[in-house]
Amino acid sequence: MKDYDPVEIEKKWQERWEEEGVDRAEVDESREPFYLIFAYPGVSGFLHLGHMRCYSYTDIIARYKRMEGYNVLFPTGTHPTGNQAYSLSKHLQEGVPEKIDYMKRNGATEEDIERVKDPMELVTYFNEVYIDKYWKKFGISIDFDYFTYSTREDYKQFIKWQFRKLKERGLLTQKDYFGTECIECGPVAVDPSETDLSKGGTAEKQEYTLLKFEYNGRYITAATLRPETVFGQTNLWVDPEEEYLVAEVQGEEWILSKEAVDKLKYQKDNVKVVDSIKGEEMIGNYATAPVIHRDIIILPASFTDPNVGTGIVTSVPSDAPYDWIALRDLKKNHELLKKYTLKDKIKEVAPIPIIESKDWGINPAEKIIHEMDIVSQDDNEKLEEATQRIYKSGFHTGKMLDICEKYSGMRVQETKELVKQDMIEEGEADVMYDLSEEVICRCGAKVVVGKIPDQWFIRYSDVELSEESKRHAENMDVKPQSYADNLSDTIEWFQDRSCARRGNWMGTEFPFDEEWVIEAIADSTLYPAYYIVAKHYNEGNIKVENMNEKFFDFVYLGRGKIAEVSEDTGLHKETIEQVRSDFTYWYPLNLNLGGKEHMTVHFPPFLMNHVAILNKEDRPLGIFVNWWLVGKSGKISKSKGGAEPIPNAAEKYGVDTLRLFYAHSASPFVDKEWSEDEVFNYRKKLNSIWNKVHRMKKIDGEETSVDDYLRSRFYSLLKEVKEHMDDHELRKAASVIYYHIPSEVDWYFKRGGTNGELLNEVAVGLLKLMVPFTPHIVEELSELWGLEFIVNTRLPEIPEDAISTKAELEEEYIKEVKADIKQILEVAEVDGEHIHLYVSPGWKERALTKILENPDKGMGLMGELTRELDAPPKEISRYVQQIFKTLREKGAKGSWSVELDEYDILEMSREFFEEEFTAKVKVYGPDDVSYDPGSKASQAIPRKPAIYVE
RNA sequence: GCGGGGGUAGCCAAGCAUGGCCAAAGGCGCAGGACUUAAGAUCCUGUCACGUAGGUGUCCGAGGGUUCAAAUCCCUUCCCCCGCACCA
Repeated sequence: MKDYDPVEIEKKWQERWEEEGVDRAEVDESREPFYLIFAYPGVSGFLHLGHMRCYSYTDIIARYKRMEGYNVLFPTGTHPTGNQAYSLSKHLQEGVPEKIDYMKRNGATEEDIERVKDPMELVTYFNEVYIDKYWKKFGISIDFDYFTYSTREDYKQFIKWQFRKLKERGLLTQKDYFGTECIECGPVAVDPSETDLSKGGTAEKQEYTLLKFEYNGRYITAATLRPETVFGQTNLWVDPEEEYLVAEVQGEEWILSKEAVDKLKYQKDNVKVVDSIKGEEMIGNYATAPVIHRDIIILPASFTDPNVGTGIVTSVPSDAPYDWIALRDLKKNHELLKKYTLKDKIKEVAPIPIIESKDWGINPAEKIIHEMDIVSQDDNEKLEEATQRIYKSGFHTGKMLDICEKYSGMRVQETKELVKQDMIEEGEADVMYDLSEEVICRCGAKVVVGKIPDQWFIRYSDVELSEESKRHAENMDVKPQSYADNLSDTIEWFQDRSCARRGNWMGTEFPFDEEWVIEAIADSTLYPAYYIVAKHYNEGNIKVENMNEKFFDFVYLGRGKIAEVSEDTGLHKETIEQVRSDFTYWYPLNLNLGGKEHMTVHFPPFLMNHVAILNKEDRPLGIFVNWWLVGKSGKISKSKGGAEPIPNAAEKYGVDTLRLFYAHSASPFVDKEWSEDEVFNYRKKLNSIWNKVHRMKKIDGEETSVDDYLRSRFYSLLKEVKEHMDDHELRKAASVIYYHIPSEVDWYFKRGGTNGELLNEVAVGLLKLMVPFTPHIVEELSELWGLEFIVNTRLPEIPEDAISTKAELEEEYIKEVKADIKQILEVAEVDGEHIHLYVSPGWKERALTKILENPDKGMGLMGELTRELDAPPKEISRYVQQIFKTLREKGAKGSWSVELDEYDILEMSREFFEEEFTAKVKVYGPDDVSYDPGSKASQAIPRKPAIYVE
């Protein structure tokens, strides 16, 4: 026997599969198709072992479906759209040392690096890496004849068609959008995983209501997150030391901090600075507050921050702890009051109650400051917490008090949005966006929220589309259940989504406005439909210029007359009809697999675009979401590194080992922490199966008494595997295949099983079940039987008479007796050289039958039983009670439901017990009490023989 | 805030839908043994407590309840994690 050498085996079989073309998918009308994909990767750099988890799951399902007899289509592509590939290429051009190091670490040569400074070359380079070093290396059974990627010209034709169809359905629209952008580089995502940020990835975009206070023909502006509190305004807070600017905005003059002007410039047109004004100049004066139209006083404060909002704060001391404490401090600060001659004026400034909440009543700020014992306005941490607590309780349980004009009595929740809208309509307020913390681009410039005028959107908010999609989602096969329960809500929540950008991005030119490039989510929704066409493009049957609107209309929608389409596209009728019939054969898509990050990003628009564009019968049927592989300190990520290159890992651990690790170490639906020790453990597991299968091949003996058991168990477990696989419960299936079945084989050997024919049958059956998970080792092992390309075979059928409950229960019985003997030997202080087994007397068996037939009669059976049975009534009574107790506690034991000849079974396995316990074993028949020094025989009951050890 | 997922033995992790052979799979770790002299071995055995006879007690975040029977169902409560949009 050779040793198990994964590296050699995996290379060998991957080559042979490729030669043989076992992954090829051709239309075959006689077979049912099964079409599945995984969410193709964005071309962003090297992938890691986390990605391989999803690809492995997809492959396991693909291979299993093939072995079930389906004609499986499993294509893939890549997705370079967006700026990730582009910016990596740019960084290499610039010679950024970390990026060069990153390339080298992952096996790129100097020539490679030189080459990929051209973004298009970078895409080609990574396509090769993904295909050769990842997918092929992992034995993923993809048919690469269908390969395509989203920046190829043919793919772009498809995307343009898709957008024409969206427009046709009225699903495209234009409106202003406020998005995050670097002031140097343009749009950038603010996201913790974003590689183009050097700071502030966790920042949130916030929408402030910008309140306008009339002041000498100008407006002092103050930003707030709580517009509903305007009714409680008592004063403004201004930093006397700060130099504020006067800016012309929308024909008005606004007073605000320099920093705020800088931000506003990106959000409003023609913002011009016309003047400046020192904070202290305003102190003690009055400005007219919005909504309440009262003149409120401007007071000095030091806690205002020019970076937050406008640098000027409106004060609501009743509800804002900061304001309350600042006001109190100021009232005590005689020096300051004197300096600005506020002594008399400030007396009038007092909190005005506006909201009543369940927890805090009215004037919550004052109450919470006392309760939390906050003494200083510099105690930021406590004040922040206090603000949060009040806000939370106010938002949910608060009601507006009577002074709040038309909003009196309304809930805070509703008032908030309403007040804001009303003020904006009246021209008393505006909207300003800001980030919750400072965000800096990789280039060193600031990231701001900027206005993008006339941004294109896909109208996912469309009611009809949402409803249709939701209805379809209800009937899809979605795993896991938690996501299935959620998908409809996610679709409902899914709002209009911007679908194009300007700037340096790779992607398809927007067909209605060439300045725009379609962005990455929007061009990756309908693509499974395109693989089928891509194959024809790859084979040269169709060219880019043939792929016009009529062509796709015909192929995807069955629209148009073939003669016209042929003329319009310049393609032969047969070609077009061939593409169309391929599409109708393979579509709809059966399963789309992707990581959990896609739950609210890719899957909803994937589904909705299908619903919006394709015919009803072509809507996708299933979604499978897998969770992540994580490192010790969180997600394994491209940006943070942390994982070794995939090809190295493949050789270090073995591909089959890794695949088994993915499949078995955790449910697909939880995050799994990477653990090298665990991976090696799976290597050992495969090693032990390797050895076991060799042993099974070698042993070639006669039939034995345990054959029925092994055969029955094997097929019972096979049935279980099928059930699990039908539910995509990969882990449970793997658990049966790699643990339960081998342990049944072990038991068979232990019990003296030697039947060569049966062992061959079970071994080959086991190998077939292993194919989807660990195909390489299986091919190698199946050579022992002279089988070639076992991956192309069908799963074993379950022979009609193979499953025998009786055979299984007999062994179960032996296991129980064995466990009982063992326990006794552990506890009892005896030598244990002789073991006596007493089968329960005949009358107990008969009584049991009677009881099981009349389970409701209870002790009422006693009379009947004493009459019929030849045993002392006292013993019968005790026994019957015992049986009822067991029935009540544990239900009808399985072995009670069939007849077993216990004496026979024990006698047949006497040798086994003798070997197990190195003891002499004697079995006594039902009414044989010829030797019973321990007086144990009477304890025997059916399926539980009495035991005496000495 | 909105939406979702969890808390199971030293650790990781099944089970929970459909209550009952559940003291609770599997793995890791730990302990003991076998085998060999090398391998990241392999194979047994044990790993809640007590117990001179196959038993008993306690146990699945905490507290209550339903039931003949609860890790599983219901209520209350504490704690942890994730997604929220132009980011693939």
